[in-house]
Amino acid sequence: MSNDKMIGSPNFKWFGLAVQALVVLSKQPECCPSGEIACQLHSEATLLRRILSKLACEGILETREGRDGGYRLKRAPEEISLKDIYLALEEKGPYCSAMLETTGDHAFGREMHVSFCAIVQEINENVLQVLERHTVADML
Amino acid sequence: MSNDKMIGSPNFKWFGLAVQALVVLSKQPECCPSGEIACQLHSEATLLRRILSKLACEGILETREGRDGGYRLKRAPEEISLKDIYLALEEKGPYCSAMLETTGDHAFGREMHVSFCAIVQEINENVLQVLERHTVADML
DNA sequence: GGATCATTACTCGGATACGCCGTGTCCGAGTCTCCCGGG
DNA sequence: CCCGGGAGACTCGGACACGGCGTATCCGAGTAATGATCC
Repeated sequence: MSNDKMIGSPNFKWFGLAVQALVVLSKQPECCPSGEIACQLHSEATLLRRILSKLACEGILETREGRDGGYRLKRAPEEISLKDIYLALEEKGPYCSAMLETTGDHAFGREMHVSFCAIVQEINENVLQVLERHTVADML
Repeated sequence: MSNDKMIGSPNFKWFGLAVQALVVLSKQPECCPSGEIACQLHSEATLLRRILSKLACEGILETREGRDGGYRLKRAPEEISLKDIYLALEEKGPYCSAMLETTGDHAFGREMHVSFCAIVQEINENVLQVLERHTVADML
């Protein structure tokens, strides 16, 4: 069995929290600390920091430390599609990459892997197309 | 935090193993025990039994106990689409239902939940359309 | 020879225990703000 | 009054520990094939 599962990109939970956090931020143009976002989302501040940190690395929002610091959107809500959020959070393949790791390293498994790659790519493209049609502004 | 995560429908790993198991079965019309399938897939017999048990409940394959028992396809490989396999394995919502469970039970969370439901449904429909176009016979 | 029955071997399904990942809690490093003193 | 410096407080990011789910191992219940026995 492969030991490398999905590390760092747990699942869709992060995506849901990220979208909600961005909606909160889009309603509040000032800097908003993670604690306040967590309070509005009934979640944990550290978990949100982990998620928003990745979004900051991708240039979706920016960090501001120190007193009265927090997170702030770097672009207008209309310019942030769910696809951007999704791609910013993913690390190891699309999301159904777990399917690809079920194939062994023998002849039959190799053959299956090829077929699976095509299907995973097809699914991923469709998902991205759907996510691209929705922006954070649509959530308000 | 919600305690009910995804119980019984781990992730896409089961889907990948199920597809491979069905491909193995489609190449061998006779009854095939779980141990042999596991050997060919380099997986565990009990895990496959769990997966195939669900497929049997949905009428995709049939069980045969006793000596020389095992699993056997109930339909032709051309008549088994990946959508059927996917639907047979899912229990709690599509797969990205984890996204829906991130919304709290307050006003804002309720509002987000509505938006999320629409997106999840849209994604799910697209995924099912893709899976419907592929059958087990295409994997050979 | 054919049918019946007990034995046997092999299967699936469920219950239990371990391991890993995700999550929650805590702490340090950094920095922006505020206030005070000096010019 | 304006400017500079220091203290303060608040923030993010990383390290550590706990809990839950997934997986692996084991066992019992059930059944179909097999062989012997009897008619």
